[in-house]
Amino acid sequence: MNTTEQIDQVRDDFITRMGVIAMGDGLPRMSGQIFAMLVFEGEAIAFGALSRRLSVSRATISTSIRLLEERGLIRRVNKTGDRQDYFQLADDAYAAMTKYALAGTRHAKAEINDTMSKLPEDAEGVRARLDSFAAFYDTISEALDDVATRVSKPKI
Amino acid sequence: MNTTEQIDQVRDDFITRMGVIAMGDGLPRMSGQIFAMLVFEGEAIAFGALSRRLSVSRATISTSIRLLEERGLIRRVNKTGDRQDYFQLADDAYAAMTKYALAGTRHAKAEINDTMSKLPEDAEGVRARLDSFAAFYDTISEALDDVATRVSKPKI
DNA sequence: CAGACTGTTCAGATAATTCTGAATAGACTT
DNA sequence: AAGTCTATTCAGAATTATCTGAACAGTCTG
Repeated sequence: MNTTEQIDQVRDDFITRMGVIAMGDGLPRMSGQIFAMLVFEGEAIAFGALSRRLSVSRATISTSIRLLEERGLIRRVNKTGDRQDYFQLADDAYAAMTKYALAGTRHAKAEINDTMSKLPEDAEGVRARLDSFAAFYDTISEALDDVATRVSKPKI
Repeated sequence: MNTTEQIDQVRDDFITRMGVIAMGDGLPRMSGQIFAMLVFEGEAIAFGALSRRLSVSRATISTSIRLLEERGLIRRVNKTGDRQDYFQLADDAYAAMTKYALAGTRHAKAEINDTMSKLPEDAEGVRARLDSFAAFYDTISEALDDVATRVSKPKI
């Protein structure tokens, strides 16, 4: 087995695994696999190549790409002399990922706070418990905010 | 509208919202709703009451409960003179929640490291990119580890 | 012991997500 | 302009996740 074949195999395995990880993180498998492929390859990959290498229809690539773009994880680049769209990791992909998670925890906290604001004055027990719950999300939010500033840009 | 009715309405709304939040966190809606109900009520709630108040079959309660128990988020308590099982938040529910997330990020990092170990020596570019990816999960893991130690026990 | 009640399991039903193929519209080439 | 290649959208198919009802085993009560 030569080096190229070996790398191909490692890459396919990596893509498979990251698809599973992505599902755990609330991202569709295919988006995770595209992301993994972009991390692995480093350079921009063509729309058609994604469809071919991941054995999935162009329609699926289109919608998966859209999600990744909306979250700021990848960016679409033009290659002169080629009609196809190319994609590569966003410079701040990991920071963007962190910020998305942060938005989630902040939203959760907001929902709890909103619930608290509707409670009658005398519901002290409930209020205290919701307060603890909100404090938990707040602690996580702080931590993620810290991560977002610390995360260095991925070296492409 | 009296105070009890008002609280009932706020609670139902809270449960609905937390079901949605839970789905975003990779937890089934029903588990999230049970968790929310336990946070809101504070005291132990009977198996049958959960089924009734959440308008869901006993089978669903059973499997949802199992998941929450496995994650260490709730505990089953006995009430003398009542055959039913009762459930309440685990003392360290929020810490347990954090640790579960931590296990996820550590697993992701391990997968990346495992992939790297399979790379041929000369695949420097790929190695560097995977290293950045792993470093990202490592940063998050550190932050979550920190949160886990800081999270105070919920006041029940 | 018989009857009532409890929680669990599991096959099948239901609901939600994800993927595909076809239709469409835009852009480039000749 | 006609033909080719492109990405997007969307209705329906396929897959996956979730819920239910029935069967079961255990436990208590009278």
